[in-house]
Amino acid sequence: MGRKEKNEQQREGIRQMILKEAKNLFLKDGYEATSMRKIAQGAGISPTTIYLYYKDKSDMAYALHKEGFKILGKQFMVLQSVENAFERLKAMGKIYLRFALENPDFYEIMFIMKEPIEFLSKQDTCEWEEGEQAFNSLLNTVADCKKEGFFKEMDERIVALNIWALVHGLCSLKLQGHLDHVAAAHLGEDMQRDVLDDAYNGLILMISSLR
Amino acid sequence: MGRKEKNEQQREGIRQMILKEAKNLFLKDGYEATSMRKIAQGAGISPTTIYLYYKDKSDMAYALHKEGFKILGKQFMVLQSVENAFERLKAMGKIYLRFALENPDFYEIMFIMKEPIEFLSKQDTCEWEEGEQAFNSLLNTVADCKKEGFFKEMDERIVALNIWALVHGLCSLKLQGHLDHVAAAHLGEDMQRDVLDDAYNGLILMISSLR
DNA sequence: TTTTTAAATTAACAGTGTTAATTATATTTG
DNA sequence: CAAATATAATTAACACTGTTAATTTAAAAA
Repeated sequence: MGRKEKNEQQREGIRQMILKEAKNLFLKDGYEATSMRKIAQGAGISPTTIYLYYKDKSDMAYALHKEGFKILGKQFMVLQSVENAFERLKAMGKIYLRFALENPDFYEIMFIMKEPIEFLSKQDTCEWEEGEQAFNSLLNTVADCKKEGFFKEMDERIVALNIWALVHGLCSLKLQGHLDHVAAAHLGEDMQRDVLDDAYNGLILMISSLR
Repeated sequence: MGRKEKNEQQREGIRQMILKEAKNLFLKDGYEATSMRKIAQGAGISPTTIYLYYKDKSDMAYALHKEGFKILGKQFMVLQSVENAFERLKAMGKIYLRFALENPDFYEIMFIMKEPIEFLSKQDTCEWEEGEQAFNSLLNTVADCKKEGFFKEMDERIVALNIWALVHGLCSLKLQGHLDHVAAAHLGEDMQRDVLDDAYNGLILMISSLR
């Protein structure tokens, strides 16, 4: 009995080791450029051994996807200490934005890449738990803002969705390289540096007048 | 002399034929799933012949990227007949959204994929002409709205960027599959169908009160 | 008609994700 | 303890991928 438990732990240890190597490579070279063979070499095992621990490559992408949501969730923890709902909403967006800029590869796996979501669809559970939970945090905050007089006569779900879409839009345009090109053509050099912050502050300004 | 001109035309003809086949496959199976060999087979030529007409695979992605912007530009043409600036802005967003939903693969090549933008960066011209032009249309419309009393005391470039980010955010969340999961968890079945329209109408409602 | 030039092709390289068959390693049983 | 069994890991193999270099074919010029 004790034997088997130890075996389970050993298995988990190898699982973790593989994921650690996959993470290093994914975050360094990106998903497509990271091959199973490279991961295996880094982990000191045979390429096909990975398939004894993960179903396929997208399975590993999903594992990192989950890890990313854990990190983001931890960063959201500080929001609990923010009493004022609107301040909390503002801080939430800032954290989200900062997370995307500081962890672009995690962000890509979490919100841009199709693979992790497709992996979910291929599995029995067709629920995107991580995303739904994160969206719920936003939804609750928006609902709290409504109680304080914001977003009158608007569906809080629609408001939350729009805010998410806006911030995600900024992040993805930035990370995919589109934003820089447009910024270079339409904004002064001084403004280019902090386009994202400027845009976000503009958003806050707009929302602020929606009392 | 005449000979050479005819040759140039022949070359262009083959170029078009290759691109046509690439387009079919890209729009059917996606960029990654489309191989040079499949394109060549469809065009009835040898795989390596493609490299006599296009630098590499990302070059063809960029060619389709340009084609997509031509289509979108044509659909934007009707906006010229809309006198009222705010109505024009509303219509612009609707056209953009519809284009994304009706041409998801074009949209992906134009606004999500890194390859076309990266191809630009590798070339001498580091300008994203198509994107900048499209953004300019939006920028002018926002500026016109400002003259009519909207977006007071706000930088029109910031407003335009936020609107683009919001609509793009909705489109990309929808196309990558994230939106459907969240909608399934938080919205009733009746609302799921037209989440995008509902969200966009919500946006218009919010902006409308920004006079 | 021969020479030159350009276009298209085949062969080849160095990889990719993944499955099936095989070997090595523990674990359990006689 | 030795033999049989179960499991973990490996090698071999498949059917691909984008791309380059060398070679052949076709057309134009001399």
